[in-house]
Amino acid sequence: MNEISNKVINRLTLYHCILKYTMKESEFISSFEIADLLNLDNSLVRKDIALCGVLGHKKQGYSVTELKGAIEEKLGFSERKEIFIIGAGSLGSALVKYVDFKDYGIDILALFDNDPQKIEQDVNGKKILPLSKLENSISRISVKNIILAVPAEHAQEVTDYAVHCGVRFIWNFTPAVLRVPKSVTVYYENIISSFMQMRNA
Amino acid sequence: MNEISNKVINRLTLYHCILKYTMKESEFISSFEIADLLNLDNSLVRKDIALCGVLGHKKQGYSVTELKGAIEEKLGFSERKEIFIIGAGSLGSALVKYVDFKDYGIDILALFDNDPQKIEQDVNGKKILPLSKLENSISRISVKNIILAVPAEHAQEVTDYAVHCGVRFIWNFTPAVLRVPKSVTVYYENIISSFMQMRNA
DNA sequence: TAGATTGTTAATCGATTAACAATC
DNA sequence: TAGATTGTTAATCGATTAACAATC
Repeated sequence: MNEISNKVINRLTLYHCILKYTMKESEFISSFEIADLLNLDNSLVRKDIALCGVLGHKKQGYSVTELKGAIEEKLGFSERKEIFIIGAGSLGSALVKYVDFKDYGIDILALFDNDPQKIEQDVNGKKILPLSKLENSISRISVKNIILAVPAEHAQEVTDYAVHCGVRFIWNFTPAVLRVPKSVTVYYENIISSFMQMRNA
Repeated sequence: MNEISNKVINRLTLYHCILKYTMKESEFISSFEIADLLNLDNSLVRKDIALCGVLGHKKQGYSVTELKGAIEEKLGFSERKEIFIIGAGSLGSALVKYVDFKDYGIDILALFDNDPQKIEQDVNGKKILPLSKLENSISRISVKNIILAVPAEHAQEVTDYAVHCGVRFIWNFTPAVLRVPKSVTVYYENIISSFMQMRNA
């Protein structure tokens, strides 16, 4: 049922962004309009939409609200996804404030840091806790996902500790490749690579 | 000469991260080691490396320093790439502080914002300028790349202005799809999509 | 009606994997 | 030597594009 590739996921989130703003303007949208905005082939757009189980209307296109809802359903925007941020530096703190997360069901519970100065401070209503409390927090509320936003030189060390604490998914914002056991998944948020790709365009 | 795909660019930056930290430890690295760390097929790694024009040594692998240098060369890390950030909120400010940018030749010159409170403030040594000065700045020093880090609801409006000012590349950190002329390239830094992909793993 | 647009199949293109001879 | 590892070709797999009949 869920054999939906990362490329499709990526495009669906972009379609969703379009629909969010289209809603106010019109009831229907065609695969041609979406394709134009994103420089895609229109039949690719139709195929992606078909994967969401939405049927279009000849001559009119797709219902904006229906399609938007179907994408949310398919990608699970309404399921609550809890996550910790490790590293309360500028990037970590910016991510807590990233208001758009909540629209997608992503719920940041707390930040962890090793800097005594930062402990117990509050960022956007979330507490900064000492890293030593990670193990306890994880076993208590069983959150297995973390955003890693520490300096690259500490990335491996912090990862080792997080894995020891029971973390299973690491969303890695540092420019470091992490050694982890096979049971742990690392997703590389490769900002630098994005920039290099952009230059290539 | 430069028919190198985005997927290859993405992997090369990850290889580079590995090499940076491997340098202290050993002189050579094999395609098997790199492949293991990233969960890739080892022949894919060898193919990518071949694209950089690096020859390996039978039984030993690749010279770490040589390979690292070749990737830097291929991806143009040493070419200076100037960019403005538009939006001096928490994300924009975090990006100015993202120390790793300079290792890749990315040079953030200034931030622009519309909030009078922020104007003339200093973030990490870079001035926050009023958005109205963008046009002048662009024509004066001919920087055509921007990072867009404004709230999603202003993304289109700010984009229209930036395009009018002569911007050609937009690295879009907002969850909004932008309407731009064909001559302008938008690169979507799709953080939400990354998260959804991660869940899928 | 004529035109626009879908849904889907077949064709193409590109990327990954498997395999293996060469050789240090 | 035997084993490890490269470099490369051929096979496979997956994703995109082209094309077009169906139809509102």
